[in-house]
Amino acid sequence: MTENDHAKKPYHHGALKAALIAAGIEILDARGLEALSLRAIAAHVGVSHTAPKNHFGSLKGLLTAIAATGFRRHAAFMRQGVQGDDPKARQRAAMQGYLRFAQAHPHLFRLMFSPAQCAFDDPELMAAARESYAVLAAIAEGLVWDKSDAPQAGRRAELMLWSLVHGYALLSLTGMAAGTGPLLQIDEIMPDFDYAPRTPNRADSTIMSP
Amino acid sequence: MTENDHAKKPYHHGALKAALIAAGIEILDARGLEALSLRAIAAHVGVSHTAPKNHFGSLKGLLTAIAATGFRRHAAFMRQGVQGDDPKARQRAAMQGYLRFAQAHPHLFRLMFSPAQCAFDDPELMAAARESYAVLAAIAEGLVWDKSDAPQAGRRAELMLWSLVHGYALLSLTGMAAGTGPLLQIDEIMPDFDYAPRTPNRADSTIMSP
DNA sequence: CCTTAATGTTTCCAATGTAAACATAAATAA
DNA sequence: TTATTTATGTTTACATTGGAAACATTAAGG
Repeated sequence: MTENDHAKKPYHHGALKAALIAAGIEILDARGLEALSLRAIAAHVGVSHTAPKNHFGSLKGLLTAIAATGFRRHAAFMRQGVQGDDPKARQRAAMQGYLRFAQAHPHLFRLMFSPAQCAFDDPELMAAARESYAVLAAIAEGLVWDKSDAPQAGRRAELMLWSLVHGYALLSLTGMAAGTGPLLQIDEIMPDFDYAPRTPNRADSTIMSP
Repeated sequence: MTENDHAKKPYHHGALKAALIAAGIEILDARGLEALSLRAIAAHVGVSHTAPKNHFGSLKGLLTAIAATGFRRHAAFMRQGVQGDDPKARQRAAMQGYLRFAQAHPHLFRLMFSPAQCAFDDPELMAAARESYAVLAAIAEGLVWDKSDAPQAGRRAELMLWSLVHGYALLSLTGMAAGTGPLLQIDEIMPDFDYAPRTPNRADSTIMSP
């Protein structure tokens, strides 16, 4: 119990901002995007439906904050299994983390890439997305393929890996990648890219876009 | 002019179903998904906002029909540049067509893969999506990669190509693939897959999923 | 010619996001 | 301490949306 047992709700929530984001993710996971209304989120927390405006401005602002939280968790999912020195094993772990997150939070995952619902120019969302992208960029480092000598080879490799896993995640969630058996096994569709034996000093290519 | 100049609007439209779909795509291209309301579509055609119900049941039904039309056009875009016997050139043309459609009709493209808005169990939509997928499946035929000997190798190759181009299309539209220069050049991120010199008789693998 | 079905309209309603005015509490300055 | 300002929520009102129900108009078929 917080406070005493008389349980008079305090007029001020205290941590409404975080509570609204948490409630939003709960609703999203449980009932999908269509159930994620401003009023539903507010009711879930126990405040009036106009209270979120003080913290997020509008529904879009709240959804943007939810998406930012999603990106941070997404990055954590990817980092989770990445360990050891074998670049292929690290790649596989990161990719699996990408898909595991999409599977665990399908609606949140979709929201995170929906410019119609989120403000992609929001600094917090951009930072969170960069955090997530940084994991993939690190994984792509040293990847050897037919465009390894082209200009922007690093960026291209990052984009290729990202496109592959992102496309597969979305197609799987949409139900269009069915037929290959159990969903979301990255090995099914990931080519066996090679890695350079020793990574030269390339400290760049960890930032999203300038 | 249709009819005489007195221009009494006929009570019945005559081809309302097609007109609503066309109006929906126009609004989608011009003002995006957020502007695509039942009332806006109906007003654009000049009927009451409940008229679509007779033909599509609900907004979701209308959006589903719009998406189906989108898939047919999408397939046409992919087929357009595919010619000749060089499998790599054919692949490149189909991929470019995929991206050209996404670029030409970004909101329609998004709608086509949005299970929140479209009824993916609709037979017409399924057929249209299959038509589009069949082009990619044909392109993947004979592709040689490190999983060419695995079971379901055909399906896997199709899915890999689809994931790559689909992911890249979406990331580009979302503005997340920026920084590599001009958008939507498939060569930037497409590995140079090889093809078997002569295609053995494999008449299957042109259907989406059973 | 009459009946029936198809196609649209009018009217009404519940849900939603937003704005404006107001209420309460916390922070800050005197 | 006391007064004032700011932050945080509530209440009320409103425009927009999708959908339901009842009705109107036309086409089809006996």
